[in-house]
Amino acid sequence: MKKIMLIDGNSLMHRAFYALPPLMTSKGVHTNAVYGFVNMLMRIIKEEAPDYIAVAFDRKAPTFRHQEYTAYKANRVKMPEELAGQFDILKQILKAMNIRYVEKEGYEADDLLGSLSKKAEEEGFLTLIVTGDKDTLQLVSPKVHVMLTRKGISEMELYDIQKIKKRFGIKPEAVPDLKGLMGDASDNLPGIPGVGEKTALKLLQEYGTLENILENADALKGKLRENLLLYGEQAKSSKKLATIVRDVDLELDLEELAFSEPDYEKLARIFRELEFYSLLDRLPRQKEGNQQKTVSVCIADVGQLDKVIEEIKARKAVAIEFQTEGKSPAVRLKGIGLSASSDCSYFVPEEVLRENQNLKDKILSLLADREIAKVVHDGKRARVALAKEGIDFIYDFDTMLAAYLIDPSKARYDLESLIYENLGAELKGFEDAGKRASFLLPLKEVLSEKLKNQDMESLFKDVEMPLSIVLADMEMAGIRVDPEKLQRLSLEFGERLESLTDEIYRLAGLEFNINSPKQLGEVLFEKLSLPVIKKKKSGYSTDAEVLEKLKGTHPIIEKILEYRFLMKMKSTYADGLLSLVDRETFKIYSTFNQTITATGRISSTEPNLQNIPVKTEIGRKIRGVFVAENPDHVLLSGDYSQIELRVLAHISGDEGLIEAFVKGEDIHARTASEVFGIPKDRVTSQLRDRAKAVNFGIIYGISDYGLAQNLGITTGEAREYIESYFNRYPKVRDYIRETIKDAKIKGYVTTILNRRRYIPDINSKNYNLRSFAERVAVNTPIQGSAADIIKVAMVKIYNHFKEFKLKTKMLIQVHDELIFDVPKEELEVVKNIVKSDMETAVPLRVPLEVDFKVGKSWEEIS
DNA sequence: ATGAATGCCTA
DNA sequence: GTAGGCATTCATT
Repeated sequence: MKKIMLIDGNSLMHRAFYALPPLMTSKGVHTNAVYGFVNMLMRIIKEEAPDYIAVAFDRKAPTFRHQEYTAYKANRVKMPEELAGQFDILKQILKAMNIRYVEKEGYEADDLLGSLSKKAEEEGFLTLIVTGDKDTLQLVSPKVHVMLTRKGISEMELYDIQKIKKRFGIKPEAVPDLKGLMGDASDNLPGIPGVGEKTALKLLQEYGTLENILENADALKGKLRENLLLYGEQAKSSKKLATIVRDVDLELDLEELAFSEPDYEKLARIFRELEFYSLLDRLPRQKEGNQQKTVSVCIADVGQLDKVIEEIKARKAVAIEFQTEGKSPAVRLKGIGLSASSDCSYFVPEEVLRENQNLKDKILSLLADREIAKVVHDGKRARVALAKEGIDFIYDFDTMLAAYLIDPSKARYDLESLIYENLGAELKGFEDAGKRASFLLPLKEVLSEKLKNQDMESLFKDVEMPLSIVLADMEMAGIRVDPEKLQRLSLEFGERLESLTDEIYRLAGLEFNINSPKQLGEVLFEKLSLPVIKKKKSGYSTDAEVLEKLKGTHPIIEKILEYRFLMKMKSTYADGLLSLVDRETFKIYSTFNQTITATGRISSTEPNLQNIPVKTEIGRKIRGVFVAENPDHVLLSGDYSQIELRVLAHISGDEGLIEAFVKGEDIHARTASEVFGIPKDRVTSQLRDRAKAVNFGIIYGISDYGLAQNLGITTGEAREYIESYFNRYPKVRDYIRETIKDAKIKGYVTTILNRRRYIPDINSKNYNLRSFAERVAVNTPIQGSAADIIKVAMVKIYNHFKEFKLKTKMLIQVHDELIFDVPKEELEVVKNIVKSDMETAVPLRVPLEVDFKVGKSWEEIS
């Protein structure tokens, strides 16, 4: 017998939505209901193996029921946005699964199910209706069964006539009568007052139908009889509304509902987009797109390699995957994978590379051939590894960088993840480099299409790709340090720490671990009974802010602050850096990460050269250990003055802000004068500092709470400052409003060079999450555009150095400044290049100013 | 060994 | 109020 499965789309989507925890893609699309629905659908298709399937949806009111009864579902709250948006996604999936969905103006899903099941019954089908709505039980017959969801949507219960009889003691046809008697709060249907499920069922078991009960009402007694007589008509009306219509003409032949194979490729694409990785896993593998049947050929002799190189040269393109080990820049090349087309790839293992010098040379010259376009994953790392082989490795498409631009908020950009997310193929860790290389070309196609669609081709090709070369060379250059100086600092800090430790123990009256916030908290707030200022999740807060407030209450406080500071200097900086000095070159080599930050900045690790102390005199001594390469060289620093505020002036177009920069004014002093309404020559340094805090606050996506916190004023006062600021710089307020609005609509924000960041929480109902997202939306275009600008400058400068064959090396980038090692004789020309490239990197409506300093150590130029 | 919590350094 | 990296302690594996 033919089996047809009819599904109540609305009912199940609602169930899934409320039963499942919120689920969102990394880009902020809500997906929990779709996920639950599809999960259930796939399971039930597998279990029931229907020959025909249809999903029914409600079609926008008013339905005939509203015409009949104006209060129908009147107290039903509007469907939440987060759910409403999921229906279109589901419909796309149904299409990909080749499952028909039906809807008809003025009818609800269950009417369509009723009509289809009637038709199916007439044609001799066995029908299975899947829903979460108990009313649907009225459709049950010998050939129509209903599966009701239980506990959200995780379980199903099958109802046939016997089951209904057993459970309720009535026939399926009496279900509307039951509802007529009981009423239904959710549909706003009135029943008979005082009649609940128990009474209604008892009456129906005895009399069969609502009408029959009413006719025999006289036989009953008391309040029940009275209410039946009084409200009988109302109950009949509710029964009518609860009766599912079974003669809707859907103008379709049941044959059209025949269930064929899903389009697995399309389905996989949608699942990947929705980040439904567990569902993706359940799709049949061989049906999935881009599944590679690549044979990875191990190349062992030069003869084989020659043929491969011939093929690569003919195609003028190759994907290369490098097996490497070690932390950059100490990267060592192991195996190499090559792929010129997606159906075949080659693998050159480590041993062959090591033992067959002739073969290795051929490969290296292939890698050095600029006529061949190269697709790689993490080209910077490859460049560093190949530099040790004497190759100046240049590449044309880095899938890691492309994926980062497409979504810079992801946690990982490793090849396995990208292949899985974009191609749906699983790459086990043990796959050889040839196999991995074979996925690179198809991956590049998918990613470059996305870059093109998001208008980020230029940012990719002209900024990030060339920048990765620059960063590779910076990593390899390293920076010279004076290890003895570093050692002396460590000892100096250590000695002072020892005496501080003694004093702290003495003042506390006991010895304890000062480094443990837990133990310190106990000493301060229990032993010494100092006032508790702030609490943390697990106990007292002892951070610097708290300790500052406790100054004066006990002499131990200042000692602890100094201890903390020196401990930081010694462990993180003096000792930390010392352990990273290369014994051969006396240099420190950092890694500059290009795919870490969500805003587009680069980051630095092992060591982080972007947070070397500068604010205090003692801290600056750490900078003193970073020196020029040799006595004939100097360090040069060029740093942008107020780049983020200039970016703000540019993108907001605020006249006041622009004028300030065009006239070269002191921006914080001007803001003080504007915000506090005093002449510029009357601005005190204290007022200037407050204005500076307001300026920073604007960049960080200001909140009255945050500004108040920072300045130690009330939120009311902070609000006044902000209001006053906006009155003076009105287009800044407009910019903030527009940016947030834009983010709420589009789900992302962009920078000057069209870098993009998704802001998933921007429409969250959680105030804290939403507020944070709004600040991120405001800050990211500013911080990210500043990052764009300095990146462009770095590329320009690098190219000019190459062009003029200069020996000067770019060493460090600290977000708004660049540090170079310069042979003295190149100083003037380098200064000119750096100045002009930094100032003209990206033209803005305000000038970009760069300050320069020259010295023997980093301390001197800070 | 790993990870959360706490704290602090930078732009 | 934005963006990072890293050291230390302490509980869990």
